[in-house]
Amino acid sequence: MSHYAPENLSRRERQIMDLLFEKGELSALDVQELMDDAPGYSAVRTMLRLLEEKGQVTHRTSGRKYFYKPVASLTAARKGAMRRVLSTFFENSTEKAIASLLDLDSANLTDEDFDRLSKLIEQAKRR
Amino acid sequence: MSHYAPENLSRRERQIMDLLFEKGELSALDVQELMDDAPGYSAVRTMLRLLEEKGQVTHRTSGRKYFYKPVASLTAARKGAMRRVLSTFFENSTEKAIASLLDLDSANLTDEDFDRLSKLIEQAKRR
DNA sequence: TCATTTGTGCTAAAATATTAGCACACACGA
DNA sequence: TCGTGTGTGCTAATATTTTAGCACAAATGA
Repeated sequence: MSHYAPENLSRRERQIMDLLFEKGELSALDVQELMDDAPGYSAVRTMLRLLEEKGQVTHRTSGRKYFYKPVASLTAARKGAMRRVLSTFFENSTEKAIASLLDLDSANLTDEDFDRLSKLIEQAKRR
Repeated sequence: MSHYAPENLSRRERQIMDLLFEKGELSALDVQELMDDAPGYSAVRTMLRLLEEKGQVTHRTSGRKYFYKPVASLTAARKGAMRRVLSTFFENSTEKAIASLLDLDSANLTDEDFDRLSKLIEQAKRR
């Protein structure tokens, strides 16, 4: 399972990969439109092509158009991202990470949300 | 509060910033030694200097030696990192993020750990 | 049919990032 | 004192990334 390794990507490449992970699948035009400081269309296309050469991305065609998506599965990418954040910023402490996560937007969570979270933890405990 | 914005950093710069966040404070030599695919000592120093110019990093001197650390506070960096991961990989769902986190290494968590996590959630709920 | 629009492929220019090297300063010990 | 080791400052070469531009192909519709 090829696992997404952002360390080895250039700035633009990461920007694009992140968009692809976030959105799932995009055309070159989509990518360009979604970028804050987008370069020209042609530049975007080139980078998608390069990413494909590097095996980070595949495309399917729909008509004459290309739609690109990451090769790594969402699940794998999620784990990888979490692992990275955990070790870089949280001394590998799951607890600290969850604390920060709750701190982030506990304002937006409903009581039901909290209950589901409690359940998640219960479930994990039973193993 | 200047908040760490990895999007605008180059590959090497990020590598270094991540190390600094992970370790807290490092000399140029430390950084070099900690990098997997380290460039020359001189290259590392230059990049630390550039990062300082960009305001990402400060140094203190101890004798003639420089020790560098991120300007952004750990707390701020943690929140930023989590926010980024949350939106890029988890559709801003705290629940999915926590699920992935538990999935990651629930194997390594003790019963007490789980209890503390439950408490965290309870606390967050009471607000 | 055939001009126009919309897509890709490829190449090379331009901009940035990365690296090494040399010069100088300070501290230390012989 | 003075030579050596260890640090930084700066500059310029090199490598990589980023970008735009042109050529060509397929679809579309007047």
